[in-house]
Amino acid sequence: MNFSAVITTLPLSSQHLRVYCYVVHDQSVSISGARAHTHREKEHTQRKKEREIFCFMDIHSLLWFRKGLRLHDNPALHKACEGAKYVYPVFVLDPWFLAPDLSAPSPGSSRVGVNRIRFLLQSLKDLDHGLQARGSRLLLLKGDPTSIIPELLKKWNIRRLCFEFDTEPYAQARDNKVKEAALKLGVGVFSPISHTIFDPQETIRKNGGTPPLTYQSFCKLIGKAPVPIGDAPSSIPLPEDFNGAKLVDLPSLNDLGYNNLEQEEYTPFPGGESEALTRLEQSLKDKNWVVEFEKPKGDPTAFIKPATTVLSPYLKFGCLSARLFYTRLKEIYSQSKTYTKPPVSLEGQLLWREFFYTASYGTPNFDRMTGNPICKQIPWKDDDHLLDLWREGRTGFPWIDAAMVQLRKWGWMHHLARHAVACFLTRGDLFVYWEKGRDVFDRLLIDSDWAINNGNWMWLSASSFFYQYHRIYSPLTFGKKYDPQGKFVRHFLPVLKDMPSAYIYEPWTAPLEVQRKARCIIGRDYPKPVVDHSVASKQCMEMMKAAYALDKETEGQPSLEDIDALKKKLQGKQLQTKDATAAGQTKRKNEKESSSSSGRSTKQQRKMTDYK
DNA sequence: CGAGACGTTGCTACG
DNA sequence: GCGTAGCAACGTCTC
Repeated sequence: MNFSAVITTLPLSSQHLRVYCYVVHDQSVSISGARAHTHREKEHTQRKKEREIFCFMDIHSLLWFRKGLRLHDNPALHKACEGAKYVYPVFVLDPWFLAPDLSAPSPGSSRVGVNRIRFLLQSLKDLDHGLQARGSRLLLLKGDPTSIIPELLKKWNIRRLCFEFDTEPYAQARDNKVKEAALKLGVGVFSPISHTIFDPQETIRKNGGTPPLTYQSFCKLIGKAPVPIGDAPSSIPLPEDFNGAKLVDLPSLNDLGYNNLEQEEYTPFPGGESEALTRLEQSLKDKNWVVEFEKPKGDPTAFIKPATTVLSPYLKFGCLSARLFYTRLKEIYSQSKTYTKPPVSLEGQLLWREFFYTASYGTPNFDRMTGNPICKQIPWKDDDHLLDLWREGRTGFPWIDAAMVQLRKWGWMHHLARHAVACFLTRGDLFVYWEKGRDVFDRLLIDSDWAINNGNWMWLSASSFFYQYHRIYSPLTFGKKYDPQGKFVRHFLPVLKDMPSAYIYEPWTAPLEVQRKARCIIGRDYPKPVVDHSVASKQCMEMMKAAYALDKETEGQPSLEDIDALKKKLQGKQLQTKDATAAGQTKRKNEKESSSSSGRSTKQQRKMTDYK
């Protein structure tokens, strides 16, 4: 038989899937995304055709896990099992992500902190358990998946390769390589959308080719959410022989080379689908809490019992299906007379995730300032000293530092704490590149998610989505508002545990006598503040104003010379930040610019097409 | 085209 | 303790 393959789109069990399908003798079945009724018909024909093909052979499916580390609501798994003689469930451990980097500022690889590596290992273990309960197991291999997967396709005589669609550029490059190899071998590739609720490409198409950049317009575009599919088949056929493939055991952290971990406190959130489902049930148990949830009202300093669900790491790895979460929420809302609404509600939180996935999928260079059509060009400082202080929790602002220590130890912070430290590093105080802070989050957060992380850093640095740069979080009063006693600070910064509450957020203002009594001399045991916030924040606002003006003047594409000139101009106005305790006075002058204006939307459209 | 409303989560002062 | 006004003032969307 002569096979060739084409890309097409067809619905499977009402889920829209992007798949590669077999076609016989180039009889491609092309299905336009517009008409659902013809979909169904053609789906039927397609399936019939497939059955005709497959009935002549024993189907071996390879189910490639990357994210989507779950058995519930997993369309790739269902597809792999469909009529298959054998299913090979594979995960490839990529040393690029896992090998210890001793030069890194905290334990972990160069890309991933040890908390997230542990979370992944736990998730894999749980996935293996789930598969074993169905007569299968997780097959682990080590190396570069783009070479390993094609080898396995040959070795195992695979006819069908299934994996969840992934929007990240890194994943796209990886998956395209594997797809290409698979198609050359005549292997059918099925890549359903199940990491997000909605199909980002579909939303972009509905919006006319570019992603919606406001939450409201995004919400208007999305239709009804697809519902989860059922649980995994109760039996998944595992072959007895692996034809010499180099399978490895699930490594421990120790095996990976993380053997001298002397950290005194680890993340309290273990990975895995079982944990995710338990956590989901616990979160949804209190129906009043669910229907009254309003994100901005949460307490970022609550750490014994966090103010949010902390389901984000489970969504990140796909231990929990976003569709399932969404459906469960809707059920609970439907039983209540009143319930909060997006953007602040729990449903709203899931939609934010969708929003950023869509924005990131349709925006070139989404993770950079330069070459990113939606990102304001701002002359951020490239100051590694300031960056180090921030990352290490040594800025001298206890609220900021405690949050950064929580990030390092737990791999998690409350959303508002993330706001506070991100604002502080960028437009609020230190004026350091948002990409630098993004990298730190990306490595350390157990829920670190490429689309959401980059989107939020642009948001917080007022580089995109959000532009009210004069609204700056105070590193002195923001934490105090929620936790006047400073319990959060005392927990994560034990050096300050005996500092009286009156000084806990501004310990440098404590009289020396008080500092002595608290056994914490500022400048010796705990750093002096790196900037005078009242001065620094005003300078930042000025810089933002000038940068916005230049951005507008140059239609979002200032030349390097423009940026340099602006930097020079601004540097003259910056005060010394070294000894901020000796509060300097500001001298400011308002230089007015004559700026030409032009429509932003058309500009963005132009820039978008420039990069295509 | 221009005006006005609005935007997930700012701050301080004041009643 | 909580809600509100004033602060200064961005871009986007709608009418």
